[in-house]
Amino acid sequence: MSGIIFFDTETTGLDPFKDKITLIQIKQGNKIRLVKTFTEAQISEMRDVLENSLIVGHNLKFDLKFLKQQFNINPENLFDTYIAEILISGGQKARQKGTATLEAVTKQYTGIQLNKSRDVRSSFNGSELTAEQIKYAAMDVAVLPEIHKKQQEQLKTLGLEKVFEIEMGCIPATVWLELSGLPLDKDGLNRVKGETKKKIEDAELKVKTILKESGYKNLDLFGLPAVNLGSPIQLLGVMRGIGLKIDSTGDEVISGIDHPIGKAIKEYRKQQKLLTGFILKYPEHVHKVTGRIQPTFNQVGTNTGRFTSSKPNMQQVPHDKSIRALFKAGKGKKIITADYSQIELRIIAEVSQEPKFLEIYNNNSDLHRLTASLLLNKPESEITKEERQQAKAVNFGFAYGLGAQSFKEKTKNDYDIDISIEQAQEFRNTFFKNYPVLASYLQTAARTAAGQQQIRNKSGRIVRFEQGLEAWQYENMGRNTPIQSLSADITKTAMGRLYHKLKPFNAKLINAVHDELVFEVQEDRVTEAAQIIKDEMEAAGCEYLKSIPCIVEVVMEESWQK
DNA sequence: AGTCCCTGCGCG
DNA sequence: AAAGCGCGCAGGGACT
Repeated sequence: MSGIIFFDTETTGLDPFKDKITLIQIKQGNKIRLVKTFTEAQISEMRDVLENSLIVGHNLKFDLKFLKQQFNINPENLFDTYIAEILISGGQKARQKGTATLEAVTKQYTGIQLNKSRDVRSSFNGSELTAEQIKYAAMDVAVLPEIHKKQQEQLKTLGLEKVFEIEMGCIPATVWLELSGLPLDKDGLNRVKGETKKKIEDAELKVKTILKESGYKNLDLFGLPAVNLGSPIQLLGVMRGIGLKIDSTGDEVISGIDHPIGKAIKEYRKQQKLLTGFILKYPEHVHKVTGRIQPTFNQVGTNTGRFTSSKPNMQQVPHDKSIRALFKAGKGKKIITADYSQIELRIIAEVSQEPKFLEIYNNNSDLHRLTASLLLNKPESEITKEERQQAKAVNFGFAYGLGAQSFKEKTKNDYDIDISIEQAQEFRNTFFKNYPVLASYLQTAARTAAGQQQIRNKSGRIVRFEQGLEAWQYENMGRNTPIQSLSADITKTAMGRLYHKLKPFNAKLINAVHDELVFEVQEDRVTEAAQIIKDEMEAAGCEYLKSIPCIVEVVMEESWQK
């Protein structure tokens, strides 16, 4: 049996661990069923129906989380009208709030205005439903067939079937990801908190001491300069007060000044960021029911197709060893960190067919080292670690449109290396002279994208650019977007495959960071799981990287690694 | 107190 | 004349 079901739920709230489904709306053929009591027999019947039909619904991640948590029902054949709408819009509606809601989509495709006002919807709380509530609950599924039909046509017309399939396959994995959550080592966190607070105090004292020794006069009760270092305006004031000719406290400026206060300010900012941005945030996000961090992952959060993560954002966790170690496996478990090796540069190689890039990856050698050797005109064997690091920034930066002036600043900022603007220009010229096929690919990609104000990547995804930007901005998006978006599609493909393959392992998918997936797995089966993860991720990459290998690096440890 | 914008910075 | 791309979040500051 494989019918089609138009589907929605009403719940007592947004939290699948705390709140409950109170009503399930199912439209099958001409009939709409509203289910509000859940006996064993009803659950079993619903499982049979929902797991063996095409489920059409709006933002199914939400409903599927509740279905899994409350009834262990796991539909897998899906048509999500929310994600469909984002794809049809070329990713535009991903970042325009309110444009892809059920209300907006219904209005757009059927002309019907749904009543989403609070008084009607506030209390689907298990008590007797009013006639009005029944009407609106039924309306939410009644509008779906028309939306579904029209979106299906749109997806076909626009050639989005393949990427839509990737997205639908990824939904169960996103549900898995959000329900999994991450373990947090509380003791470790308290230790790091203390250490970081000490470092902030030290850095603050150092900055203020330097200010005082440089003759700053406005002192507080403790005889130290009265200034909030976190305030750019105040900091600018005191720095000018000791004779520094600056007009901003931005990072480039701070890096550029020849004065000991620069380093101290940077250290202060770094530690302050660690404390307030991360260390103090994580305990606030530990869920009362699960005892784990339960972030939100938005599968279509960016216009390029990448995920976004929030509350907290688990895609911006510092590399700092002391922080990553806080995400530590429970007893008897291990963390598997799996990431694509240089996936974006491999995609650049694939789409540009630059012979030197292809050769490097087919011989399993080192592109950053090659670039360093070409730019510095010396053998690869003589390239130092620092030179290789610098070349890494070169490969990414120049491919995506980085200019000489910015390259100079970036080099100073990231690696503390001073080069002249002429030298920067020379590097840029040498780079493109050595990779001529890449250069011409990039030029075409940039021009075409700027002309069309959008790109289509190798999996068929359309990324439309926002209006009103300068030509050079569209050109740079044209260089970057085909690469970034295909990388996202590869990771999503892998997630969909792994959702199925890891079912027997009772594993948790605990994080997804663009080109990296993190799992928590029973210790006794970790090696076996790691092999499957590597194989499936690489297989997903191979669907698009036809000319070169796709490599995934897998690490098994006590905590999240990178 | 809430909203908005800006700078600044963490990640890919 | 020159300009890498994509995010979320904290804190300051201006405004209502």
